[in-house]
Amino acid sequence: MQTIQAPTNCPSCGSLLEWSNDLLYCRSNSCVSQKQKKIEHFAKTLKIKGLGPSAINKLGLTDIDEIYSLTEEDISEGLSSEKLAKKLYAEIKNSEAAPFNTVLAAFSIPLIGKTASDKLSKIITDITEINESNCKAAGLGPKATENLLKWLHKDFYSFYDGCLPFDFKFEKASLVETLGTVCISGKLKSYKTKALATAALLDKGYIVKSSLTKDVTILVNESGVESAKTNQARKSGITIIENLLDLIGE
DNA sequence: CCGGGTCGCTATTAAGAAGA
DNA sequence: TCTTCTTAATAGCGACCCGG
Repeated sequence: MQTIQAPTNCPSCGSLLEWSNDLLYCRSNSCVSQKQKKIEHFAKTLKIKGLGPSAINKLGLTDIDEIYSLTEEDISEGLSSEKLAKKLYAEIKNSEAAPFNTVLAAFSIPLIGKTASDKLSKIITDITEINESNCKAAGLGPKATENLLKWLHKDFYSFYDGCLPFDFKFEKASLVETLGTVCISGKLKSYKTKALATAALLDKGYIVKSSLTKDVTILVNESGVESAKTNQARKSGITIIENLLDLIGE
């Protein structure tokens, strides 16, 4: 058996690494690898298809705002492909219309993802209204709030503001009354995957949970298996249905 | 402190495009 | 056409935040 030495410095930028919960982190804020990962995450969250690690590298992107100053020719040259360039350019332009709920979740702010952004969108209408009391009202905890405010002042106002094409307005949560909260147990017959079924349910106005939380009102069990979820649902008097399509109505 | 839930990371599989 | 490169989509899981 050979002992393995943990690295002490970041393989990318060379700065000193820091242990946190058995994981090593590079805390340098000028680390190129980190910035590339952030761009990746940004592209993925905003569904800019075609902008993966390799493309980011070839295009020489070092920060998020640079995505939006690229011309189709720049991309074509960098990727040496007109076909990919055309697609990617369209994806980038398309992403500019994203509501701020999605955009905010794309910045890699710790604890600020899709759900946190959605919570905020119920309280405030645009980025200028982000402050401590509104975060609290939206149901964000102290850590999440701290991270968000830090980002807002350090990164947004002192850097990104003015060089990104978004309108920074939250999309108001849909006013549709929720029909119910659904949890799916076991394999489905009506849909190939749970993800597809979830999307269909959300589209119809249902809320979908992956576990049987107390706000679940309908349990879908198409397999007939008496799963733990099924048992518990029976106990708590939750409606159990055997065909998901009854909810969708198609 | 505990249970529920979200976030972020990873592995896996599939699919599209380029290059030989 | 076959292979290789790159990205997409998704599920599983651990960490830990949030609220009671």
